[in-house]
Amino acid sequence: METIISTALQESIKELYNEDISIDKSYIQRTRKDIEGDFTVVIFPFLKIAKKSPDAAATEIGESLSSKLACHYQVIKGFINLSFADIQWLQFLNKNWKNDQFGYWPQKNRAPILIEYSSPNTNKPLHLGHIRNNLLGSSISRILKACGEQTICVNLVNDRGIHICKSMLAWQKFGNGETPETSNLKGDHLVGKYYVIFDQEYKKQIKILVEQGISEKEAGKKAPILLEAQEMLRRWEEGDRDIISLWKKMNEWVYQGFEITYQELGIHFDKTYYESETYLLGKQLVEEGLHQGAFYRKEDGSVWVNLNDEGMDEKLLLRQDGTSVYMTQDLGTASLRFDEFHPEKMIYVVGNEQNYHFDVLKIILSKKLKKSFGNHIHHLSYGMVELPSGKMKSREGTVVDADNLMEEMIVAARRNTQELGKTDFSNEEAECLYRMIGLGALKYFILKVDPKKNMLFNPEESIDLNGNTAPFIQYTYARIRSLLRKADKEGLSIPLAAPTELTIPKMEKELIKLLYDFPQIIENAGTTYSPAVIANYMFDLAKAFNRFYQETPIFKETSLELKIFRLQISHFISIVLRNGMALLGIDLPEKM
RNA sequence: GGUUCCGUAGCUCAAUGGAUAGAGCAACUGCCUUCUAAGCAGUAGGUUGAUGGUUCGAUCCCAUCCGGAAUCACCA
Repeated sequence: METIISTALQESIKELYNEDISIDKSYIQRTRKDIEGDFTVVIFPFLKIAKKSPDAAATEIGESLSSKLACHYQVIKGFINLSFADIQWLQFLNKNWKNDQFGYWPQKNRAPILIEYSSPNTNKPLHLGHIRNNLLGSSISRILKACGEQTICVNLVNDRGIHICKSMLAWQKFGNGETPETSNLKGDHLVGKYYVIFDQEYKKQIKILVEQGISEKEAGKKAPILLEAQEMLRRWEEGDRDIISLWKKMNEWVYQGFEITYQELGIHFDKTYYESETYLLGKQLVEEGLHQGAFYRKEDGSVWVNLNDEGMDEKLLLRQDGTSVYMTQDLGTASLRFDEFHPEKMIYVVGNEQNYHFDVLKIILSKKLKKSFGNHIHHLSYGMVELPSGKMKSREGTVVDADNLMEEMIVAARRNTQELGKTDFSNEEAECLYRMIGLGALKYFILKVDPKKNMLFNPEESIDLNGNTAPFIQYTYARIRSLLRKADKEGLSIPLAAPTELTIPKMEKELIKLLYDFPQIIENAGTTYSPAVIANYMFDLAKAFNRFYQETPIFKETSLELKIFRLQISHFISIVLRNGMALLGIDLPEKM
């Protein structure tokens, strides 16, 4: 409809003022809900052309538009509010109310969009920060699919390096052969436990050294256990068989643990890269850059790029011993992926602490190496998750563990449901419901915040299940499903004959208009990479339905036509709630 | 110190440069002889960090200042 209005507006301006203008999207918007009308045209931008007072111009344009579009208009303070006939809204309803795919756009014929997220280290379990990353990544990939894009989800597991060696060493020294089975710990938690033990031992040794009169900085470098870990890394790189096999064993434990967490969160990947397989990549690109003169070698043999002309510093690309750094690897993996998939875009879901890194990465690829795919990289930078107590610090034990958190949410859901006296479920149904509610609440709590922004995670609030939460929306859905079951019993099941002529009551009109927005909302969420757009819309829709539900008893309605009409809308809303929540990875219950 | 991001109700968050800045939580007042009260209706709560500028119009764009965060490693 917006496009129709837009075209009409363009014609009107041409006829009235003989000017060709391009219609900016912002000139046409939905009418505020406290004002009569469906769409609003802002006329201020045309005043210069019209050379008239706002009201005079608005009336003139409104008159012209209403005759073109067969709609009513009303001018208030320089805004033209257009109202379309009920029949047009009924047509929209009748065309779409049974469409299970409503809101999802048809498949575009384009190169895929590659999206990397999660990217964990293998020395400790996932925490709250990873949860935000994973939820954002998976949700955005679903949103892009709903926008008609083809997506490829990839994970880049950081399975090598000094951190995993620390866990390995501590396990060797203090583990007594402990395994996930013997300790009854999830593999990632077990490995994480030894990472902590390493750190404790390391600190102990530093303290001793300091007591012997060595400076703290020096002690930090010379603690024997650290030297041992470094030695272990060296041996890993040489391919030492014992080290490699220990490394494989412990990583395997971690993967089994991650798998459980991913499954619980509803995360999956089309492809997983391991850093142990990619960390040597990129050197070739650096050589290439050296040849082109884009990079330079210092006397000690290390390779650098000078980004002064971009307002940045010099950046190291190869160490003096010729080994690669993070940037080298990222240059390599970007190149690898581009060759592999020729994607339209490569999206990296990575925290905003790495903004600088990605700026540099893009500049090196596009400006220095003249690789076109440098411009295809998009760093989807999200804000940190903070706790009421401040920042999460793994060494201080203030991290919120992902597995524990999910479990607590489910427990809270159980407690809440039972307190409300909702016990009309089989055990199996009940457990399934608690999971749905607990995990839904968690996902929604995190996804409803604009990704760019830092967010505060208050455990008590996140467990709250009232107000702007997933359970509120789930509850709304369950209410509708209950309505529809009742309709079924009364012989009013789905292939209803839909009314084609009807005066639409105010509240129903509002609902239809909200439903009408859904495809645009998805598109908007896709272009801004923001699940929060979907979440906020879901809440608005659920709230509007609940108001309607509370004030409008459907089955007491004597007019069969109206009754059916309201059931249609309810059914339609249930579809939109389901399709929208699916994009957030949240399931909805039939009963709750 | 350089660069970047962020400051909106007591708290958590909304608001493609548009009309009277909105929700939820917390507080207070009502509504279950019931299509599910995890709900609905209402009250109260704001100099959108500050000051200038651009504009018909600024929470949004620009400048300066104040406050907070991130980053500036031969870490990842």
